[in-house]
Amino acid sequence: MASNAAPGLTHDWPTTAAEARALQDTIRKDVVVAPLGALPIRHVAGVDIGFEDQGATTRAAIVVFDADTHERVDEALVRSPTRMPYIPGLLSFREVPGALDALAALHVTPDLLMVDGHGIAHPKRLGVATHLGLASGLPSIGIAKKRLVGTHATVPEQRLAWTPLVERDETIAAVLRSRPRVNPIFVSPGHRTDLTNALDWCIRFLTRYRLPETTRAADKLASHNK
DNA sequence: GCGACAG
DNA sequence: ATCTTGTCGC
Repeated sequence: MASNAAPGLTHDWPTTAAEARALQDTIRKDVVVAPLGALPIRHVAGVDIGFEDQGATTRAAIVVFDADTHERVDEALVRSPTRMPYIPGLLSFREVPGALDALAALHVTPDLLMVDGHGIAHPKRLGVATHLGLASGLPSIGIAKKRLVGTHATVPEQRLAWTPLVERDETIAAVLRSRPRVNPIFVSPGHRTDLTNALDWCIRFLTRYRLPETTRAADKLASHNK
């Protein structure tokens, strides 16, 4: 098992791009893309990570919802020192440590994480949502606003229409029209979920906006506390 | 060699 | 991501 498998254990977190890339090749084998199955999902969390002080401080926001009633049951906003610069493909090493701190500050541990950013729709199938799932041990899905890798057909304008995002003959995400006439979002499995689960849970929390309520709530919690 | 490049 | 004002549109 990877040495960073438990929340908060980020003492040996990589600080350089070379270390991070080496670690990616080790932990990518531990990623599980499979249906949630019969696992009871009672609490779903929206996770959003941002930065302050020109990147020196990481700000992680998490809002936990009741999966059935969508009632807001818990939240956490935690600031911590940033360990890595932003490097395309290595975003998780910049964001996951802060997210783990916020996860540890919750009173209600969520059963599913909905993370801002890609899950397996990543060059090494290790986007921030996948990495956070792996590091926390929790099932996760990724919801991103922009493409990182892969190609896809034009998505029909009808709400909830979607086309597969493909790379190397592999479907890695669904490009979903969450709102008519608005740029689609990229929904991908993170860890311990599959594409169907990811689409399913994302759609359950969609209302009239481009992003699901989980993501919007975490986003607001963070920005309202600047 | 020339772009592209989550947050 | 973040730095930033007004502005077009439902």
